[in-house]
Amino acid sequence: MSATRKKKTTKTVKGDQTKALILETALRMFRERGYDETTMRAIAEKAGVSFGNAYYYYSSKEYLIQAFYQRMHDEHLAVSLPALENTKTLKARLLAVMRLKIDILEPYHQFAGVLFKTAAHPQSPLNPFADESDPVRHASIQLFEKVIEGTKAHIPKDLRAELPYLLWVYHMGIVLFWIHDQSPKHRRTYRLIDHTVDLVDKLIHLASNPFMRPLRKQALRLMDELREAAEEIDEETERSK
Amino acid sequence: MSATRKKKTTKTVKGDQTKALILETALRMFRERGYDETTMRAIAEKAGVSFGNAYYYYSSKEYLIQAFYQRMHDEHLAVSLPALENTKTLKARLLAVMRLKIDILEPYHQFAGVLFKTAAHPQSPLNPFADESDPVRHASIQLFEKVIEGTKAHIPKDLRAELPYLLWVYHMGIVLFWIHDQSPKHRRTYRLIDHTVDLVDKLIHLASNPFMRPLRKQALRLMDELREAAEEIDEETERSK
DNA sequence: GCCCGTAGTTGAACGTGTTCAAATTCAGCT
DNA sequence: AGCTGAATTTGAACACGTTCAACTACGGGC
Repeated sequence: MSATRKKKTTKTVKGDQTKALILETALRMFRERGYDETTMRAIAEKAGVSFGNAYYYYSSKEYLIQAFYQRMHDEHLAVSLPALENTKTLKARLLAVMRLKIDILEPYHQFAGVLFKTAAHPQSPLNPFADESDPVRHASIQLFEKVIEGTKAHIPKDLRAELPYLLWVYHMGIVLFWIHDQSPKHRRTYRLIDHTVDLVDKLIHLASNPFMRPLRKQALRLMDELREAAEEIDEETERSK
Repeated sequence: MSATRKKKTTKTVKGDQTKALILETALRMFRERGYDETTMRAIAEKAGVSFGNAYYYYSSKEYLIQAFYQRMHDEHLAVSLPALENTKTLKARLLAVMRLKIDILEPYHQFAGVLFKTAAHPQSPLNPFADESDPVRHASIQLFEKVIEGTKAHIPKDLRAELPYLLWVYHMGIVLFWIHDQSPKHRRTYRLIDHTVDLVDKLIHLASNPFMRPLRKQALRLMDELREAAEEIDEETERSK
């Protein structure tokens, strides 16, 4: 199913089925009614299990969001890879991947609001910088590696190494915007993607200019520091479990 | 007390006192125990009022955070203005203001985690892009206007107009980092401020270069779009009340 | 001094997410 | 078949944020 599945929490086939059933029911209800309006009791009832049972597989309501992340990334990857086959320039590749991301998220717009509510919380296991969501984030960054790999753009090594992560952060920013975007069909977000992809493309080329080397080095050193700090947060989150 | 106080919700002196008492008690308990660990019942008990009473003044627990924003900005402003008196360069001024911000927030580090949890939620009245927190945000941006005003740095008009807002966003990013920063005395955050202020300063000068005009114009047009979208969010939030 | 309406105050009641001890099911073994 | 322990399932119980109908306090007009 997914290349990034975590180690199993179930021991029997029946357990697998129940876990899957609960997730499917939950996601459907999140999509239809929203997160807050979907109670754990209602999920269990619709799924035909006792509500305590849901806690056996998802130790809190938030963990259902974790499963949602995974699902969204799986689907995004599945549509992105074919799209990248026929696209060669960095700009076009990034544009395609970004648009597809929003396409995939579309049905969950209302629900998605809670993502950043919980995701931004340092102590939350859903914090995208924290350890437990690591597999999903890592897989997500890998997709941006593929976006870059497939191009012949002349990018200095130092920048090329950090670029996937930078693009992932950029992509998180766009998703944040989309969450707030109430325009019809989220046209505004697609327009923002068009404009920012253009800008990002230009910035990458600007930063690749030898003239920019000192400033680029400084900015990349900064990125290193940020990442170093993020890793300590991981450890902190790990410790307090 | 503050130049940015909203229209009053109390009508009598006694009401004012009760409201203030609840806020002081709440902030003290948030500081000492954290947000989630401080229940509305406990706040009311410590304050010597019935717990239902707290809801008369703060229509939800989240509204206490709103009051917290206000308080923090008031204090930040109070220490920043004197500091700016003796500082002339843009870089030094920005550095001072940023450091003071973290100094002010210091006692609330544990509590601050929930800020972004709630603040990032689109439907939340605490969303810093939403209407109700407008006075605080506006006042906060004004502070960055002052940071720029007091310098002789040569900055093009178009950039100068957007810069306060950009610096405010930058400052939000630093606060987000600080929230996650577990290093002793949050040295890492102060180091990050040192490095990023230097970088921001350089970027401002780079962007002010005539050579950069087209790219700068494009980036600023983007900012306009973002702001336009933010205003619609305001209206949306307003409507759904 | 009395009345009235508004501001302020109270706590029972509700629905929620979560915990947990107990009950049930099931696979593998004898 | 019968047994055993682990995996799974159950729902009562808890603490919390929030709502609300009822209550009290009080200031101003007569």
